[in-house]
Amino acid sequence: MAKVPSAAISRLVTYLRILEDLEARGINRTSSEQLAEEAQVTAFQVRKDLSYFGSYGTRGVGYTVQILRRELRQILGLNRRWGLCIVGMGRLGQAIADYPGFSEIFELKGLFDRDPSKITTTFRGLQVESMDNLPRAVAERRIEFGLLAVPADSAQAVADRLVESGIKGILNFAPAVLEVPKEVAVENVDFLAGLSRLSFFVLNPKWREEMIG
Amino acid sequence: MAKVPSAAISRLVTYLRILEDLEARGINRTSSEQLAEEAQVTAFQVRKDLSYFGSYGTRGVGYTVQILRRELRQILGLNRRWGLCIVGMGRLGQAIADYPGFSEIFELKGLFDRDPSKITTTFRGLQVESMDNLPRAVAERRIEFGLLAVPADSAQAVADRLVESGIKGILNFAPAVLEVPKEVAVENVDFLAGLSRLSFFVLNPKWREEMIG
DNA sequence: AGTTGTGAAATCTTTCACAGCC
DNA sequence: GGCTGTGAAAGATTTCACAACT
Repeated sequence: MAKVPSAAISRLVTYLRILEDLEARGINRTSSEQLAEEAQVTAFQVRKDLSYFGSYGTRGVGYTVQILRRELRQILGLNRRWGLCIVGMGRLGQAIADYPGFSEIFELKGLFDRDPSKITTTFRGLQVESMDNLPRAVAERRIEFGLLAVPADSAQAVADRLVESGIKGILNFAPAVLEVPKEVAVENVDFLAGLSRLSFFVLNPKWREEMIG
Repeated sequence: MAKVPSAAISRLVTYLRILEDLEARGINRTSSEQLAEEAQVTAFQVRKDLSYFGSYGTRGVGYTVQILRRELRQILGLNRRWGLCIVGMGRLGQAIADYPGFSEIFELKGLFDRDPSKITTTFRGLQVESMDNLPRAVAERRIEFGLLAVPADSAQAVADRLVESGIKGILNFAPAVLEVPKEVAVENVDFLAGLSRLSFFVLNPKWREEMIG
């Protein structure tokens, strides 16, 4: 399997969004040309990008929306929901938890805050917990990702606690540059910024290695 | 002037952040090697990236932090603050307005919300206004950018009103794909997501044309 | 007849070696 | 002597033409 340009992966996310839109509109057949138009790239590019991973269409016919969508979700690791906790339940943490599409990608399994007064409050059916519960929660509830929405001055300390707890990835929304082990830093967390392409993906392990672009 | 890879521009933003950090630490001389190490690229790359825009160092010596910083801010259009209004003052709008570093880039010149009950409230010294004031505010207060933090279902309508009002750019934080004239869509709005690299820039008009990468 | 999938060409980006300057 | 600035080489990505298949 050839090396995949990392730009190709980003475009896959765009194609997926388009396919989901087509499916919602009840359209079940498409072509590289149509995808290209919507994604503002060339049809050559669409076909090449897909070809890095396999062949999902039918010559002379095109692509079945549902099938291609399923394949892309599989490639991008979005065919399942990931367990997530949010640390820091200020306005930002709350806004993120409410973001549309959020629950399609993540299953919210814990809310944490340093402030004891917040601990009585409930959000999206979960009670905010003390930071002391964090290590146990990560271990026991299959929490794979931690989303940091704390002030800059505590971001590094909280990140360290997440790493100690054995978290798989950190989505950093705190206004700080973190020093964390490379495997744990999640790039491309774009829901919220710019745009609506749900730009979070966890590349399927099968393809992850080739993608150090 | 040669064509500039758009990836180079993104790296400029990184170099700028590093220079600001160096300056804060009282360091006033640096080298392509040091910048490269911090930015996790090669020294060749740093020098090449800078060379697209000019020569800002001294051979045999290196770069003066202050000078290079000023030049990069100039290139990236961050040597001035831009007038901005926020439309939608829910939790997201509020969290964004409070984001550290926000006021270094933007001068907040208007807060708008559809909800009449919000109109009595004050935020960062500005009273929230009715949407009816929008066109006049944009025209009279030199508001160059509009930041959209409204629900998905009203995002397009609000974007249209911003465009009609003669806004120069729209920073879209609403969970919707907008159809707006190309000149008005702002890419690379990254404060908030991922990183802490302040990833907003308005390329200096002198260089903007070459940079359709 | 029509559209995908892909090797090869063209283009773009990064790396490199060293000339140029302090 | 040392570090920048840059043309040219190497490498990566995108474009293209067309063979392959329905």
